[in-house]
Amino acid sequence: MSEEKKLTPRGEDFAAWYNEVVLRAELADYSPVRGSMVIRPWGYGIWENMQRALDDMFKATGHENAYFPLLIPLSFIEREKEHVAGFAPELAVVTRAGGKELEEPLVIRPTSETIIYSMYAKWVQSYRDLPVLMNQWANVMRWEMRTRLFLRTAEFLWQEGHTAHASAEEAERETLLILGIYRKFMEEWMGMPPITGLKSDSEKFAGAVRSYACEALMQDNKALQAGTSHFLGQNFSRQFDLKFQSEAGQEEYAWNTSWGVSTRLVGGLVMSHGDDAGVVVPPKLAPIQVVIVPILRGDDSATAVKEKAAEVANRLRELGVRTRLDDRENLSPGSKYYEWERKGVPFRVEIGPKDLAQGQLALARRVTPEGARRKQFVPEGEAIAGMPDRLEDFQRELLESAVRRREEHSYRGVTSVGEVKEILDATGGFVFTGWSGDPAVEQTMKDVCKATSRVIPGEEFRSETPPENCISGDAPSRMEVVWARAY
RNA sequence: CGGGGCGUGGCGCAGUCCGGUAGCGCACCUGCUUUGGGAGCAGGGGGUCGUCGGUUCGAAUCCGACCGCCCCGACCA
Repeated sequence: MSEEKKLTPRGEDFAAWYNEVVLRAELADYSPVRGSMVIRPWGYGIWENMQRALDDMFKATGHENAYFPLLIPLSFIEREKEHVAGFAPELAVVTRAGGKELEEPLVIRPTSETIIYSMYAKWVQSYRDLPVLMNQWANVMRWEMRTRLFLRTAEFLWQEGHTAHASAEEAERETLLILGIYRKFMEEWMGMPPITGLKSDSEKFAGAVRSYACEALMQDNKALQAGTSHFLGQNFSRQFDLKFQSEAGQEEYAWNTSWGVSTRLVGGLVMSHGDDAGVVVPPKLAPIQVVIVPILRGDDSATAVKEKAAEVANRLRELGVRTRLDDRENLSPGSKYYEWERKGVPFRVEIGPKDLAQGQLALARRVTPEGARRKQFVPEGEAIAGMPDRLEDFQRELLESAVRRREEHSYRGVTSVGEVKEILDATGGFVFTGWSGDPAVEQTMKDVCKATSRVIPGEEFRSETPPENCISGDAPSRMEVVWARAY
């Protein structure tokens, strides 16, 4: 095999591996505009499956989709002080249209809080109009200095949920409900188990009172912020006059939440499960779950093989398995194997003359357990009928191994900055320590360890024994915090 | 914005030092033979060498300016 066709191994250069995998698995390609990308059908197919799963969960919890416009008056963005400060450097602004200068510049949305709450203000009169539970699937633009395919691009696709509530408690519950949905989605669909919890003040969303996040650990032991859910308090409702008359007849400002996940999740998926052969797509998200490769000899077996392959494809489809028959005749079977492995299709079925004679199918799973044979020969009926179970097993095992990997690279009970640095320099991972809550400590960690506080973990992620002292060593700990180098 | 590197068929590169009118691998097209881990042979198509200007009989190659991209750093709800 020529070296040219291989991917750079992950262990050699993870960043190079990531870029090659994304391009060569045809998930995406660079566009003519710096920092923006084209999402190709294989990558978009994965995103569509993510969308469908999330959308179902949003709908099941009472949310409705709507669509708000791409262009937002600059003055809207400027209204919330922290919000504009957070986004100002990365705004793309339209100043000319229709052949002349605009009276007021229009911002291409970096996020839609301002336009959405200004509209809610128009629609909400009474507590009876609350809660408002909306979501939109949209593109947004943030002019990043340095971009990476899927992980940070100038334009990206996401969903942003925006809700309005009559009480702070209810809004807070909504924020946590969504955080739970995100976590469930990442675990059950992506096999990417995040640590969830609260963001520190310096890491929270510009304009939020509190931000909650899902932080996932990639294979290079760097953290990826994979989803955020914000309790906005009344910050935006005050600026946009989103008021309602309460049951008691008082005029009050509504309480808001916003939450989002983006196409960045596709990058997270790649960095969670990919290997040196390419991407690995969990069955529940795979646009194609099983690819069938017929082995065509130059004798009279070819017709029978083709017929059998088509029959097997149909029977799998009847069982609800997304199946592709790869009947291209100009490629050798081996070349097809490499291609579909690179793209991460969970299972491959080979059908050749020998299998026909034996009434069997050759099955190859994209990732085989340690020590297992790559190919298994299984009686045809069993191979077909058992496929849904095999897909489920694979899905489960991907999550299990990701959880194992996360736990193996979670370091608890660390008490000194030097130790944190040592761990991060040696292997990377999530480092749990105590923290006083003083932002100066975060600055120190950044300077000394190149690490940021990723998340103040929720209860189920905290260490059994709470840390006594702040990592700085000069104050008692007020909370446990997770440090990591991050994307 | 600072430091480094690179622009040559679709992709990856050689050729640049030492000027003579462009080559290799992959991919692509046609035909035949093939197909159980990246097929073989034969034939074929495709590049004003990033742009503009200069030097020269002659520039991918030398000189100047500009443009673009990548990497490291700064920056990054």
